[in-house]
Amino acid sequence: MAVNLKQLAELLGLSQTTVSRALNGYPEVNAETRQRVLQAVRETGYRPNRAAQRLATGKAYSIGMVMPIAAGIDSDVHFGEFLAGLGEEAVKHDFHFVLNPSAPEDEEATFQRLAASGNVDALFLAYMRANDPRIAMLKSLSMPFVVHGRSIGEARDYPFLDIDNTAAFYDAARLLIQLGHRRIALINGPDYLSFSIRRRKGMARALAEHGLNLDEALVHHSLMTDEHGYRSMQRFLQQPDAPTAVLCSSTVLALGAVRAINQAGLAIGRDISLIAHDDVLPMLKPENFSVPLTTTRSSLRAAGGRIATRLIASILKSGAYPDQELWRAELIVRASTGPAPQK
Amino acid sequence: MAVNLKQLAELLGLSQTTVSRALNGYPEVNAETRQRVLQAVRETGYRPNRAAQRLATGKAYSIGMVMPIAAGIDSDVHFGEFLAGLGEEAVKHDFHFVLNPSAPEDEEATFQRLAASGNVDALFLAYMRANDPRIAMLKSLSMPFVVHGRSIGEARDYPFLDIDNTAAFYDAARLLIQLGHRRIALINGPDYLSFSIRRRKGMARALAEHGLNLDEALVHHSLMTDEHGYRSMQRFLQQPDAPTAVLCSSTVLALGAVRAINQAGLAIGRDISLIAHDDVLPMLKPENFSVPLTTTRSSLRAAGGRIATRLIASILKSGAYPDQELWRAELIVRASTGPAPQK
DNA sequence: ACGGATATCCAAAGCGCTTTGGGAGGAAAA
DNA sequence: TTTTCCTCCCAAAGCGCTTTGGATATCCGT
Repeated sequence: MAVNLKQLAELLGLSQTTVSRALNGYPEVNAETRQRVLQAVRETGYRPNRAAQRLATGKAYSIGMVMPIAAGIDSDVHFGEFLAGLGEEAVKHDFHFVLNPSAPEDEEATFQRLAASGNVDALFLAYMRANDPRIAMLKSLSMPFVVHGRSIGEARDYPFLDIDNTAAFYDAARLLIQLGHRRIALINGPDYLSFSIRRRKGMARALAEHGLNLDEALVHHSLMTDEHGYRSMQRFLQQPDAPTAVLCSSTVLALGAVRAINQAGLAIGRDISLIAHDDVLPMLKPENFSVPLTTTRSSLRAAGGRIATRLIASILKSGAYPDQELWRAELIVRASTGPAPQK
Repeated sequence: MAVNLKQLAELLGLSQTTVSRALNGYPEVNAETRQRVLQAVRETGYRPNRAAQRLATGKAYSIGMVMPIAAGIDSDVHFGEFLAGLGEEAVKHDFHFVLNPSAPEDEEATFQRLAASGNVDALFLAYMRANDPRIAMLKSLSMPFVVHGRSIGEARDYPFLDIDNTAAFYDAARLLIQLGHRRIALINGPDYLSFSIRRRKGMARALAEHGLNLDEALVHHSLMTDEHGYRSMQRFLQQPDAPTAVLCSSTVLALGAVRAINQAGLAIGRDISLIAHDDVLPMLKPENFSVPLTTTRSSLRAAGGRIATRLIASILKSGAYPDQELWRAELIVRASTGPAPQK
């Protein structure tokens, strides 16, 4: 059924060379001949065998990523959204992705296998941790890669795209302080991820500038699920000196937090203020919360698109992009933040 | 840096044939020789080039899927969860995935390209629609595939895994009817997807058995987001003869519905009953809703795992699995369902 | 001691493509 | 007319692996 180059060439009475050249846009082929070839391709439905193409050129037209997976590991909404961004860009250049599932402890080895397999010509890395060993590993692979996020405590001499998490949560905390809040809580992502660390740092800095301290009892780290948001908020509210404002690292966490607040009979924006980081997840819009949420916004999907663009450019060696990018999140004030309640 | 078979063979003073055979477990090689080869592999870090391997064997050890993507298309939580299930199973057999992004209108052509590319040796298809043309296309590709869901109005002569959506929503609706509800609404997924059609049918059947009709004004179809759930519920509640019970096709929709109900000052499980279909999304557990949700439950992740198992078995020709599977969703009663309020 | 298994190994072909290094033929230059 | 230079095309090598079809050596029974 499927024709290959050889058959196609025979059919046309041309050599494989000429057909190949015609298809790949080389100049040394007659315009008329090229048209004939193109026509034949349309008629036969010829598709080049990618494996062969790859073997010959070394290019795979694909971006590799490892997908940590285990019985206990939850799928992550944020990941899906990011992938959508990557995909949106990749489809424009006819690139695809190779997802290599891997046990978390095996991730580095999986990256090496992936790189050596010849299946991909660039790698993508995310969920950065402090002192992340994977960066050194990727550097040693001599294959283009881009990191989403940044490590902490390492030279920044690798290509990344990150948002300025420190600034985002600094801005958010400062707004709350200006509104008169003094006891501010933080419902953060996992404590080993660098974005969590930076957000916490940004918040602490804003507090410090106003002579305030970050109270350890008001900081929770957890996976960013509705459930954890709920539990954290509930625990905060049970404390003797409950916070009057909360920062959430995701709208998903905020979802649970809002629930806990409502259940406690408190009014958001009046009794307690809430700011969440908004990754612009389409299924969870801050403006649709019962009380619209004040957020620090930065589109995950856009980040995915940008990373795909850079990765593809580095493979095709087309166009130059900055190696390091730090995006600024936008602070958007809605109804969930109000002046601190008077005691 | 990276060694290939030839170099490895030279290093060992063996032929490529022997080394290849030693690695692939063929019998005609001395046990001692095999050990030497294995040792050398360990020392050199030799990894076979997959592209070459594939070219020679035709096997890619990978499962292909096309990922519909466009500016307007939202990422889907359900997809991520399903993928986790696929991955969990695939990692056990060292399989990977090829995700080919595609414009929605281009999906069929993308499948064909994917199949012809030699990049994958099985395909996976989901989000089935009624009279889905993709099934005939996949059949024509002479490559194993498994469908998640089923089409409607076509011979069922293709491999699929689906849940019995009709039965699930029949059960759910019947429970509500038994509780005395007469006006029951449905917040469903997109109307062109077959699971939506079947759920609606199941609900209609239960109503019909009790002499009731499905009121078109009480049926909404939409993407399964929080926002749509909210809007639908809001509109239902504004109607003169508002429903006393609602079926939701996803806990994500239920999330919005609950918000609308709360906002209207109604009590879930007393003023209005709610049943949602639960895909067992880790970020959204029905038992964590302010009023725990009665659900029809079936794990999407488990479905992903099973499909991966079947796909891999069909590639490796190891073990036989049923070609068609229909899973039964479990009806789990929690606090969100109660007797219909007396007028 | 000899024909025939049996156990190990190897050379070479082939998978489908790209690319190098020409070659034939016609047009332009001498 | 001969030489030079393009233009357009081709044969063949090579990418890294698997696999077919032997080759060689060892060992058996008779």
